[in-house]
Amino acid sequence: MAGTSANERLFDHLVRCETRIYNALGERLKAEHGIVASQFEFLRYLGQHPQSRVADLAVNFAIGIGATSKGIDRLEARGWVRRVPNPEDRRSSLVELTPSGRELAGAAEETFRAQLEVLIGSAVAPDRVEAVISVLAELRGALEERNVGLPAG
Amino acid sequence: MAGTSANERLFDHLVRCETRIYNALGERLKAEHGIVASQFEFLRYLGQHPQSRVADLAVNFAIGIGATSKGIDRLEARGWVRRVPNPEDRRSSLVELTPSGRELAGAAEETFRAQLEVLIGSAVAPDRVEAVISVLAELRGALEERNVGLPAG
DNA sequence: CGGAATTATATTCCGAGGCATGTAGTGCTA
DNA sequence: TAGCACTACATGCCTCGGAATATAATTCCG
Repeated sequence: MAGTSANERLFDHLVRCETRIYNALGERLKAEHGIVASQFEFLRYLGQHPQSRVADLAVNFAIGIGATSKGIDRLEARGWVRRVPNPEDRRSSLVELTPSGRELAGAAEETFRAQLEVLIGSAVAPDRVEAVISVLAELRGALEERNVGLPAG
Repeated sequence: MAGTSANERLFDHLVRCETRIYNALGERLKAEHGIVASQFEFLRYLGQHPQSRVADLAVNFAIGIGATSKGIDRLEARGWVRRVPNPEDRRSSLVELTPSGRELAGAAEETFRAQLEVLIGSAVAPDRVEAVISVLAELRGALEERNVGLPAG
């Protein structure tokens, strides 16, 4: 397109790459572990950040509190996470992986890495991957610092 | 994280940047034009690609045919697009902007550009934006060429 | 200490997309 | 050219996330 600015082209590529990668990842995770991509992301986050509150997950993923609460409900119903009372604030719970949740998270992580290698590693040279990481990390930091794009509820 | 590979870090930043930017853009478009981000994307695509079929939109956005069809229904109900019979294949229609759709697309495009400038332009230097565009364009090309991440329906 | 304001989360209702299915139109082939 | 496989799209049902609301707990002030 003639009048297409750099920002616009970045946006297009960003959204289209994200969509296709997220879809492809979801396919695999669904087929091999029976979970969707967003569930894997929850499990992975909880593996890396034990004792998170619902609000912590919501901010990290930039989704609403309600959606987060329901997402945890679904994982809890399947026995992969559990809410333990937060001793410091009885309004909230701390969410943690159960043993079976931890096991699932580990197995899914392998699928995740392998699939990413196929999707990204086989298409883009390592130094170019690093270049993108550097810029997107900067962009992400700016967005997070300014609380950009956090849903209302 | 210790064992976090480059691909994983790229994935994280990619998804988080996309989510927040898409959310923030949607807020603005909703407030100023009464449309959600995905509707803007449809309108914009149709402005740039007149006479598209439903399937063309579906592939471009990597969403299902059904979702695309329903999305066009909604735009058509609001009078912004119309389906015209495809003379070359009576199973399909060609979707095009109406005059009011074209007007809306233009106005929303301005909001879009201004918001992107705030979100991206004010946070990342132009040469770094270009660097990301270059790599993501390559990645996107590889994904599209291999038909990665296209939903079933 | 007793309420008002605030916070953290759960719940409800609605819009949007995925998948499965239905249907009309095409095209290949015997 | 009849028939069958295939394609493009529309539609129905289900799940998921957003926004608004409800509820319980905490904090702030007087």
